[in-house]
Amino acid sequence: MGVSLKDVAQRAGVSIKTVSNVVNNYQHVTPAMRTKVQQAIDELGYRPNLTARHLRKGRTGIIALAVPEFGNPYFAELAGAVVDAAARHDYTVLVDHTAGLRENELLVSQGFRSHVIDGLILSPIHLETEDLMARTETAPLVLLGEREYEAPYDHIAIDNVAAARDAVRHLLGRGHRRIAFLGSRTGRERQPAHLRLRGWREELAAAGITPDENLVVVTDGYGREDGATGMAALLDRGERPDAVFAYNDLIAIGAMRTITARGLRIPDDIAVVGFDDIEESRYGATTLTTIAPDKEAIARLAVDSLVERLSGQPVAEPRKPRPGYRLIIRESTTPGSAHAHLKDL
Amino acid sequence: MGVSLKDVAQRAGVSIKTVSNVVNNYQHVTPAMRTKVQQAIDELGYRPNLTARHLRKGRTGIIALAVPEFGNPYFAELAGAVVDAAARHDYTVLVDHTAGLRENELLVSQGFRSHVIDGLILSPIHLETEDLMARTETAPLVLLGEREYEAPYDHIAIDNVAAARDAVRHLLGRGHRRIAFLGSRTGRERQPAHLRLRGWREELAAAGITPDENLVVVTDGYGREDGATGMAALLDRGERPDAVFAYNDLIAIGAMRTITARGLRIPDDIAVVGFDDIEESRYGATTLTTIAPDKEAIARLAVDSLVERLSGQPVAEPRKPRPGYRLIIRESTTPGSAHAHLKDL
DNA sequence: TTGAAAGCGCTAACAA
DNA sequence: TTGTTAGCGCTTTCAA
Repeated sequence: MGVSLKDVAQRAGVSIKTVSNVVNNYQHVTPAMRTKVQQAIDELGYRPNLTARHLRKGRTGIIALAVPEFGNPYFAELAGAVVDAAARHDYTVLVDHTAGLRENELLVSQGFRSHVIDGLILSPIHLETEDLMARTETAPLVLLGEREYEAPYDHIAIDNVAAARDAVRHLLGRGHRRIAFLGSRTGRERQPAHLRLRGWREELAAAGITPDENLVVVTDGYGREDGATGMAALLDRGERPDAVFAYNDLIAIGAMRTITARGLRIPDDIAVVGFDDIEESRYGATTLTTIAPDKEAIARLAVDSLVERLSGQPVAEPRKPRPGYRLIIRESTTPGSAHAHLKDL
Repeated sequence: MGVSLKDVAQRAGVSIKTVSNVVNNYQHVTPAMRTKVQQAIDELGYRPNLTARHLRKGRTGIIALAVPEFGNPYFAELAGAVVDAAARHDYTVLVDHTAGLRENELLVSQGFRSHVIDGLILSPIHLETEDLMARTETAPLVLLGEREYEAPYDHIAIDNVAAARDAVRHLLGRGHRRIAFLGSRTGRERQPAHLRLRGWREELAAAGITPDENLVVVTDGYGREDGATGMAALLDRGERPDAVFAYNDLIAIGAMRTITARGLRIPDDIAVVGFDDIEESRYGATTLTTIAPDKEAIARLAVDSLVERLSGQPVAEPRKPRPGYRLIIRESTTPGSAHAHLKDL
């Protein structure tokens, strides 16, 4: 094995404690002693064994982040933000993906590598409130995302209903009336899209339009392929919408592909709005209007929540902060604007 | 703190060793004893403390993966593959990003959270051979990516020169002659694109074309924005290529945006080939012809290399396996094909 | 087949 | 200011 405190102590001719003091930057160490010890450390190439420190302290300084999949840029970008936010608190992040499987979500929430994780940030898709209530693992858990839970955990999510209403209102303001919702699910899996769908319904109703359930498209998943297939299905069954509000950007991007492939124009024939503001949505042939959740805020709030509970604060009530979001208007809902903002390229 | 082996032993009225035996599925334990102990474990909700186990065993079962950034889908997709490959060996992956900064790459290579990482997979951009030679950290390191190193470490990378030549040959075969290279760098930073640029030069030369250095475009980075700006700069200085070979897909996507914005058609006016085969390249208005490295193979080879060295095998020679790749031909180099394969949508 | 005891490297209480 | 020592929870000889 490597060099231990004992080796350094021997080399420097002092006690272990003194070396430990130096390593941990303790106050009361004479400069002379400090340099002497430091020299021994350098000569031996000593590196503290964090595992031992963890065992001793009962904490590891590692938090886990579990998202459905990295393949979705939204989660990739979010993961980057979480890593940065955690680094500011001297925490390291262990990232895992659940592949959107309930089984994996359960596994992770029940204790990911027991005792090596101080806390967990989880973005669930299929996990249910009862799963959460049955949780025995004691490490703090912070939830992310658009599912609703009646469980005593911190939960960070933008106001999905309000954001969806903003998106739909934007389309209504552009004169669209037959607005489809793309990316719903059925049965147990309908939860994730639930709030956005509610926003769609509410805003339509508020505008005096009866939501047409024929315009709600169920997809198999949340990727580009699902968007393309879903859009094709919608058009094939003769329901020609004049606008589409997609559950997320990937679905919107897939839908745009189908719309264009069918010889229809965006936004003239069909306008499209997405959700997430992944970087990709700014670079298609037609840039995508979308809801942009404040990812940095989400990451920061999640990490701060966790760190606070980790620091042994008196157990506060579960908090549900609402990070901000913005509606970003781009070409997919702006007739005649195609490439306009790129004129100077 | 939690429940320890001792607590379980006490409860079951046996020794610590016996409980340990049960927990670790040792051979020689009487069924009766096993059930008795198991019951105590269940009653107490015992979970082994992995930190303690790690300290004792000197290994943690955690490997680190450091990539430039998750924002690039190539690395996000690769990270997913690495996590899966590692899971098959019962390793957990700690993911970090270096933001493409040499400083961070150095930090990471020198020992990421000393002793909590059994090994490291690093995809460097700016790290130099001498940095690697100066490395003191003893945890095994496996390198990823298109930089070349004269250092005794395993290095997993596809044959970048051959792949680049395939890409350029494809363009030549389509009749293109003025083929630009987009995404070069200058000075210390020119290494990453080096091999692909060499492939570009070699293949042109082999076709009897003198590589025109005016068609080599330097970019500030490797993102979509850089591709868009670089392409604009190329067109602005009056160099109108009939094809572009981009360092990666993101640059290619940015370039396509600029080409279209300038009113030029892809591939009729300018054909485009990328590198990486990120999923996004299959969904633009014009799908992107690209080199598709076998990400699963890369991830598997990297993890296998690491695991082998971790298992204390006699120290083999540094290995440089060559995972496979494929040239995937899509619309951006196929005149008249736009949306062809989506007809049935 | 099971038990007793040492020790992985570190921190923290207590002593000097 | 520095040294001594116990012990975090586990695995692992060595005995029984």
